[in-house]
Amino acid sequence: MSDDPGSLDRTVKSAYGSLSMEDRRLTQRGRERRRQLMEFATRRFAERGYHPTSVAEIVEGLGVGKGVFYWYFDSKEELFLEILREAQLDLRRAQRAAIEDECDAIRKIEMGIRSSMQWSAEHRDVHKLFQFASTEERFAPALRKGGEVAANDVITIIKEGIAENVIRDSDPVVLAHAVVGVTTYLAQVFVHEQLMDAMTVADEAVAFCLDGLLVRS
Amino acid sequence: MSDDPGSLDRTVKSAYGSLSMEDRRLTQRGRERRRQLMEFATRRFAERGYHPTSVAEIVEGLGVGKGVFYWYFDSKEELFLEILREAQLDLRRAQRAAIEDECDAIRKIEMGIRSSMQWSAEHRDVHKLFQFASTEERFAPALRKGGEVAANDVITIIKEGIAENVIRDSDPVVLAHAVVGVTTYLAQVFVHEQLMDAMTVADEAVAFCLDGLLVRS
Amino acid sequence: MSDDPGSLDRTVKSAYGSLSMEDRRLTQRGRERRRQLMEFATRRFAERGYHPTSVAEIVEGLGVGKGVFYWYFDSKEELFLEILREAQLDLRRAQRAAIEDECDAIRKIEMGIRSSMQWSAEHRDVHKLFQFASTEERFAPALRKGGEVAANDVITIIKEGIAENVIRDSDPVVLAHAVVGVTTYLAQVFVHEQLMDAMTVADEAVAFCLDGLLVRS
Amino acid sequence: MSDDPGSLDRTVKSAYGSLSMEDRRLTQRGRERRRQLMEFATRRFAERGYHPTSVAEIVEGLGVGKGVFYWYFDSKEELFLEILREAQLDLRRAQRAAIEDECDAIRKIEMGIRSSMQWSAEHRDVHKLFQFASTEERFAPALRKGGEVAANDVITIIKEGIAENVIRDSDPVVLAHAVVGVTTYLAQVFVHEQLMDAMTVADEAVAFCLDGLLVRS
DNA sequence: GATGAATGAGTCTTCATTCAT
DNA sequence: CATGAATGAAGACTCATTCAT
Repeated sequence: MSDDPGSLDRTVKSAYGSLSMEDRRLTQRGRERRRQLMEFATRRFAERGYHPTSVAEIVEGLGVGKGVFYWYFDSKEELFLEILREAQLDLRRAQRAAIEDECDAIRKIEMGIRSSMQWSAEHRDVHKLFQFASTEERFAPALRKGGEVAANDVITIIKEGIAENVIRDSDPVVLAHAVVGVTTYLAQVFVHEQLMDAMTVADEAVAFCLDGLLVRS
Repeated sequence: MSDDPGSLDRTVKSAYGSLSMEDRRLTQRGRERRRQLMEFATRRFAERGYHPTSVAEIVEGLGVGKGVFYWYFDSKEELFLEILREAQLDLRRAQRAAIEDECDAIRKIEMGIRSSMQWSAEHRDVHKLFQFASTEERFAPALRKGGEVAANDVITIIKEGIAENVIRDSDPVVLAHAVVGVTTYLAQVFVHEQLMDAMTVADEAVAFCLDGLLVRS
Repeated sequence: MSDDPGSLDRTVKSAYGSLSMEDRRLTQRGRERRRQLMEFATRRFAERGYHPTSVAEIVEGLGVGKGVFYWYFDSKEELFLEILREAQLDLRRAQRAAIEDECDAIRKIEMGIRSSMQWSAEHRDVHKLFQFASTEERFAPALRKGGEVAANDVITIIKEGIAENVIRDSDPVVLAHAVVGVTTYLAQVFVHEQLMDAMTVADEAVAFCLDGLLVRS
Repeated sequence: MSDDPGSLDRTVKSAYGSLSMEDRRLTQRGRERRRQLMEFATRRFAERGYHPTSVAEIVEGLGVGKGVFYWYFDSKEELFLEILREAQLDLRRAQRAAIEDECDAIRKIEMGIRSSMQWSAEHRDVHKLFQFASTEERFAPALRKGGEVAANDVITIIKEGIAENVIRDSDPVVLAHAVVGVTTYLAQVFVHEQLMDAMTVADEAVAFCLDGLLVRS
């Protein structure tokens, strides 16, 4: 809460019980442990599912005691949300970086698709987590928040394209989601299943989004 | 459970001589009960998730005892698989029916998209179940089987289109999945969230799949 | 909740999850089990303390599975509150019964003290539970409610006595608590530790409350 | 822990050669820390109960690390016993001091009651701890020891009073506990709940113990 | 002396499944 | 067929205590 160094924060704890995660200052070693836990858990959650993966399994996988888990995370649920948040943030960052230098709407969309595909290939596990999260009451909201922000970026670009008369004049919201749908789905089928490399799939996705199925007359 | 290899476990279970599910002949009333259970479970699984929904919750929701559940299904897992199977079968049936009368490849795709969208709107809950199923080891295989069959249908049509030179000459497998991706995703976003009616979204999906984003010159 | 027989109660469950205890209709056998659990738990809680007594210990003591406990009680905490409630109710009932036939204030007090002592002797365990309950945030409120009602009864009698000029004209609230204090404490020391029989201690308590220490001149 | 009889376990614990608590010589600062811990723990134990108060909560409340706690106390249990011992000692000291100058038995009792009440008011928290301690196997013995000594003092005085024929000739042990019961209970109800000041309650307690309820003829 | 990190036995609780009636 | 009751393995989480630095 308070970023004011030297504050009385620690002595004026009103609530009972132990420090919640936000307050905890971690050492270098601590941050590494936390990262290890998140990465290992991400892998396991993706491989076996969130529920079938027990906390015991996670700590055993790292060869540490059960308490370690709860030193770094308030609960299994909180860990999952943390993974979700971080992944969304990272994806967003990658996309923005890919787009910022382009000024042409079409080019922006192309680069957006390509960077998504690239990111997907580098974070195979995460896709499954997103997918799962959307199926459970507790996690879906955390997803929506991030999802909407991402969609809005695309919508803006599509609107630019329509204004410049390079994109068909159709509902930009639907078009945006169509683009996201193609990208996500192809990434899932081809990249995650490792049937094609990300670049090739990206080429196809771009072509499909721009031209559709029909041959250009 | 049974360590006795080759035992008659499933067919001769107890003094009742209870039969395995497949063999069981249900009365009219029995079939209704079974249906009720499946429908209620589908709803709950979709709303709250598979794991958070307990068998107790399902039987209480119907105001019956636990025994009823295990009379009709071998396990919670089996119930879920049953729902999955039935839904895939039904979707497939709907799509085939929509396509069979068309002879033009483009029309077939169009009608496939429209019927998918329609079916999605009428089975909102099921989509969540598919999504969840794909994230868990135990259920993913059941999905893949059905999924591949469905994709193959589309692939065949696309190949026809390419042969007839009305569809771009690109990898038909990728094109097929792109179409499925758009349809699925738009259904999920707009139809399930009830933001648009199925017909309108179908129109957009068809347009996007055929023409892409760009204005036709 | 609804005492209306034939209501739709069971089919209109809005909340998820299983039935809470209040709704559950128990069979004869069920009620016996519940009673067994409460009695055994009372004994153990009194002997070893609430916290040191685990749910596992309770069910093992009865030779039943862990699930049984949670079939009859929502939680260990709820069980304890239930014991508290029931004991308070029972004590109250005993006292009222002892008093109702007397019309003289002094006699009422005497009989109240005697019945308390008697009840204490018959429910040795419960006193420890009351004592413990008063030391913990979660349980103290449940105690206060019952405690105040009991005190009020005594206060009323004392007021009568003062009005009739047989009791010293002093703050009736304090006098009432003094009487309760003597009774409770003597019961605890002599009756619970089994140093004297309840009747003898009751005689002494009555004498002390009426006459105090000093010799009557 | 150590099955080695007669081992040097307690005095030669580790490479540090750490000493058992009793042997430890504390610096001035050390004694203050120890006192802080005891006072803070007393408050928390009284507010929330012994078990619900964790060691973590105590050290966090003081803004220090866990190691500090175990530097000053062997265990949480030992801390609690220490608090108990100290409080009993202090109470006893106060009572003896109040009584020593009086030579009249009745006056001694009066002053004993008054000093008890006074001490109770100044140590509100401690009463809850005594109460809790008596409900748990591990702590009850520590209480009894002190309790008996205190009761014996009163018994002696009562016997004097009886010999001098100013106190009713009844079982002095019971009379003594009756006096203690009134005092303790009134302190608990009125002083700890802060409904009256200690002096007023003491007046009432003295009157009740000497004269009882009845009007003196 | 002090700290953050780690330990792991032990606790409460859930829930799929089975069974006697 | 149906129910209430029972089972018990498994899971999330707590917390007194210890240890390396």
